[in-house]
Amino acid sequence: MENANAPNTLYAGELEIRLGEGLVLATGRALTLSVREFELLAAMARRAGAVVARGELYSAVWGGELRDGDRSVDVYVSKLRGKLETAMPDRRFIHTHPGFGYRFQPQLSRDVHIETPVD
Amino acid sequence: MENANAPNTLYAGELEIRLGEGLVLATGRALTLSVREFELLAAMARRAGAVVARGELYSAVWGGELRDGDRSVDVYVSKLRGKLETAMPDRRFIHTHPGFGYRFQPQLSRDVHIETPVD
DNA sequence: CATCTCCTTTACGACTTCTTCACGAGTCGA
DNA sequence: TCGACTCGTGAAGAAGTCGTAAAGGAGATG
Repeated sequence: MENANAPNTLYAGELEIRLGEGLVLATGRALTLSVREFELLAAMARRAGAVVARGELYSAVWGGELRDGDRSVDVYVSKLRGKLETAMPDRRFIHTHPGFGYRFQPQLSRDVHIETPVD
Repeated sequence: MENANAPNTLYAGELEIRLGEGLVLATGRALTLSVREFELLAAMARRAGAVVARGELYSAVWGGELRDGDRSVDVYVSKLRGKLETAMPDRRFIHTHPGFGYRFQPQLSRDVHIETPVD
């Protein structure tokens, strides 16, 4: 059976991520994400606000160890950014931390920035 | 006996699905659906707005486990789409979520889009 | 038996997604 | 400024998924 403690849905500001369904709602509108895109978003959103290392993201989505030179994570972050930006312009959910990984930061509403460290 | 809590009729925008009767009304006109078609529609409409996995749809309509390579669900989704489209052109009730399953989205009226996948 | 409808399965083309590669921009330290 | 490194992203081919027509069988009907 499923882990009863794991939530079915993550709320990241105006994003609603339904884990069991592979469904993401942006302000009520459904985003069509591929499996990889969805899992990557979920992996980051589960640890919203934290910097998650590439290797961890890779393990969570692809399984196994991230090998040297493998750019899969970067490529899919790029795809994801594209779709999120199309759906919700003026938001920036995914932040790069060079040398470490990426950070997913929920955005509550237009022009409201809860906090935007550095960058 | 039947589940007393389950509704007898589902209303999905301009679609009226009478569960006990195997009858679907599209803007008042009756659709002629086969048993499989009807049950598949009902299975999706019961969870309107949610992405339902192929395996779940299969279990609900055919019973048992969906086996590898079995395309029954896809074939019947295609048939259903055809009939819904004939009855109500310009509506798109059934959305594909590649790698996950299908989502039934009620459509309230012409030119009103509750949600529009963004890509 | 002849015909009809429905169901199941198969097949193939179209489309989508995945993976990998390549190039350029940006950053940092010497 | 130069070189090394990291990251963003477009593109291409491989791999996988989906849409749908069609064939054949089973069962119902007259």
